[in-house]
Amino acid sequence: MDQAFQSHSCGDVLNNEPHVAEDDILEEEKAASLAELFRAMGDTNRMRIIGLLLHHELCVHDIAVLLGMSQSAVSHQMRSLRQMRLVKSRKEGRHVYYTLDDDHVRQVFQIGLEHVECG
Amino acid sequence: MDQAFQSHSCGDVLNNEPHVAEDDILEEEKAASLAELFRAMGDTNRMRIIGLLLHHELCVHDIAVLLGMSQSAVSHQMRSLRQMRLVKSRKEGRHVYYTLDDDHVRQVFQIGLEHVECG
DNA sequence: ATAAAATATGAATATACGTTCATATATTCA
DNA sequence: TGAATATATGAACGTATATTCATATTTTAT
Repeated sequence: MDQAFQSHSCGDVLNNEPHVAEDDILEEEKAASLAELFRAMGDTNRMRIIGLLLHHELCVHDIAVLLGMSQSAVSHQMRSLRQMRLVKSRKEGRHVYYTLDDDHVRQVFQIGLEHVECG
Repeated sequence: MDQAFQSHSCGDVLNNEPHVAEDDILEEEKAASLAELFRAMGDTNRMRIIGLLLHHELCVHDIAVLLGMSQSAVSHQMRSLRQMRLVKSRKEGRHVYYTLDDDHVRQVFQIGLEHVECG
C-alpha cells in the first residue's frame, strides 16, 4: 500500500479514493513546469507587457516607453517571457518585435481577468 | 499628446495606433491583480495542491501527507490560495476541507497544462 | 478537566527575483 | 570607419517569498 496512506488519521477521502497518490505522481513533473509558467506571469510589469502584446506587435523600446520602464528591465523581462514561451520574437533590422507566442497565453490572461474582475 | 509618444523613435506601431497608451492605462490596476493571481499559482507545491484538489476535496493534513509537506507549510500555502480565491474552505469539526474556488482555476490550470505539454 | 488531533500564525532564515548600472553586441547611417 | 540606435547580458543590491520552528486556537474523546 502506498506510504501516503499509512500515517494519516483524519478524513476518509483518501481511503475512498485509493488512487489519489498515483494520480498525483503523474502531475509531479508537470507541477514544476506549470509553476514556472505561472511564475512568469506573476509580475505586474510582465502582465502589463502581455496586456500590450494582446493588441499590438511591439519592440523593446516601444514597450519601455509605453510602460515607463528602462530598456534593460524590459529586455530582461522579455527574456523570461521568451524562455517560458509566452512571447515570440521577430528580428527586423536592429529592432526585435515581440508578439504573444500562442493562444494559450491569451486564454489564460482572459480567464485570469474574469477571475479577478467578476470573482 | 500622450507623453509616451514624445521620446521614442523606432517602430511606427505607436504612431499608427494612437490609443495604445490609453488602452494600457485601463489594464494598469488589473495587471497588478492578475500578477497577484498568477503569483499564487507560481509555486510547485501550490500547483501540486491544486492538482490534488482538481479531483478531491481534501483537508490540510491529507494534503500534507500526500505531498510530503509539513502541516505548517501546507497551512501557510492554503492561506495564500484562499486569499487569492483559488480555493474555498469548509470547516467540519476540527477539519478544514478545501476545494477549488471556481471553474476559472480549473480552466487556467488546464490551459496552462496544454501550454507546457504540447506547446 | 485533560489529552490528543487539526489547523493557524508569527518570527526567523535562506533563497529567488526584479531592478539598476555598466557594458557588450549588432545594425544603420553619415 | 565612426557615431548613433536597439537590444542583450552580467554583477550587485534590495525586496519578496517559502519553509521551519515554536506556539496558539479550536474541537473531539476519555
